[in-house]
Amino acid sequence: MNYAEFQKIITDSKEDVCREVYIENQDRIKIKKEKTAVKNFEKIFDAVFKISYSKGFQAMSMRDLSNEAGLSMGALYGYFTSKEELLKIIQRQGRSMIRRVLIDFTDTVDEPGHRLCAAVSAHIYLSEMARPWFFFTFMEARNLSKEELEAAQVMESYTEDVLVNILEEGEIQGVFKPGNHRLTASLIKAMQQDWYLKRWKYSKRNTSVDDYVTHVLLFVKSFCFNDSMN
Amino acid sequence: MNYAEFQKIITDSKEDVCREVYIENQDRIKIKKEKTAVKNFEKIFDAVFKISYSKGFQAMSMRDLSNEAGLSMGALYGYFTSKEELLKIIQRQGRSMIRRVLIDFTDTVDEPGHRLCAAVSAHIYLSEMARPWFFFTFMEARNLSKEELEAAQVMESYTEDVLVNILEEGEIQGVFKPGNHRLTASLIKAMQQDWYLKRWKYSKRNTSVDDYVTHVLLFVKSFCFNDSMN
DNA sequence: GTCTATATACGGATAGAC
DNA sequence: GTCTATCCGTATATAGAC
Repeated sequence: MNYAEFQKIITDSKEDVCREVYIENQDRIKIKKEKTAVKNFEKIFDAVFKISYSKGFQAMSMRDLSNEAGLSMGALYGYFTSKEELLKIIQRQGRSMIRRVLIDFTDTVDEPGHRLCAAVSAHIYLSEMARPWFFFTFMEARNLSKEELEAAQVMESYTEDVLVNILEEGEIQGVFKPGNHRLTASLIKAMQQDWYLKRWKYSKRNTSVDDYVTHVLLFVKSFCFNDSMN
Repeated sequence: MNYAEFQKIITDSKEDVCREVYIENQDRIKIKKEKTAVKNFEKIFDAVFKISYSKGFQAMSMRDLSNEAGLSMGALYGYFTSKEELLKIIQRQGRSMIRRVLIDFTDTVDEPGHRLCAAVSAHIYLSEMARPWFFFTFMEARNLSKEELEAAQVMESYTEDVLVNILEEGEIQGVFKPGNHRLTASLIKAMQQDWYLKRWKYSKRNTSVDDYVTHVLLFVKSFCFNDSMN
């Protein structure tokens, strides 16, 4: 699968995500018209990602956000009750989206070699699709409340566990070499993360996400597969 | 080489680094007694790294720093003229230390296979030795002035270029496979970085830096070396 | 050299007009 | 639903005593 195919399968639009946010937080949101709320949430989230990308969420003042989103300070507070809550909302919506996508992609293949490639590439494609969120979450992890931080770490562990399970199952089936699968999984995750952490580098070089995935898969396969399978 | 051996070769102490900072910035520092200045710079840097690790440099107030370093607000400003300058000083001293160490480790070996392993492991050992600085610099990159950011990116490119050169030279000598060496170098750097970015994860698992380096080298060698050399 | 006290600006958040 | 004006806490930085 390449990125274009991935995008066709995942149909989540930005609008859908914002509608979900609206519905989930309806009790605390002062705005009653769904259409208005969804439209403005889109503006707000885009603005948060844009400003936070360059200076971080802490350094972003509500006045910055107000300017970038095109809403007054007063209006902003109709959509959330505090800056901290805004951070929470962004975290939750992102996690829920990711869970949805990852579930769609698990257990579609059985053979460990294919499952490994599918798991590795799906995660990179997902991080490409929601790159602002992935970058934001990595960089702002330190600002999260205890609960939110734990939820983020659970996600991290979960995706690593998926890789470890595939590697172990593959070893049993004789497809993969034995080894420290936990550490291998961590290194794979490090490579996946680099794609969204170093956007500036890869953009400058015109490396496409498909180029990147292809190279990561080559790298991973050469290490994990039994020599007889190469 | 393992980490213990690396540490014996690199003798830079924290005190040496602080003395260098003092001498380089002597004109702008109000404190005249070297001994006092060096001692307090040590306290200040430790405090900055500690607080920034948990909440970031922006979120660290000068009052936080004052408490943690055990110096009053007024005293702090005897050592630098603004919070921004403090950031600059930390950047400069770190870069100068790293350059010194990396130069010590280049061109000590000739054979590309060994050079690759030496370059990969030296960088991880260095990041272990100066982990607070590496983590700080990665996370605070967005807060740097244009000049400082460029200097940091030059360092990033330089260390990547070193890897690319080794890979190209090795390909010519028939030791390494052909391939997109630039992309390979980026993936290697991603693995090197994970060691200091995910400290919490590796500490929790009791993964030592030597375990980590060994595994990265296995991974890298399986991909880069010609099959006949395995 | 270091302290306390303070000037000044900017932050998040809200009240009340429209 | 959105705006403007404003409250009030906290930030950086400095002045002046010791």
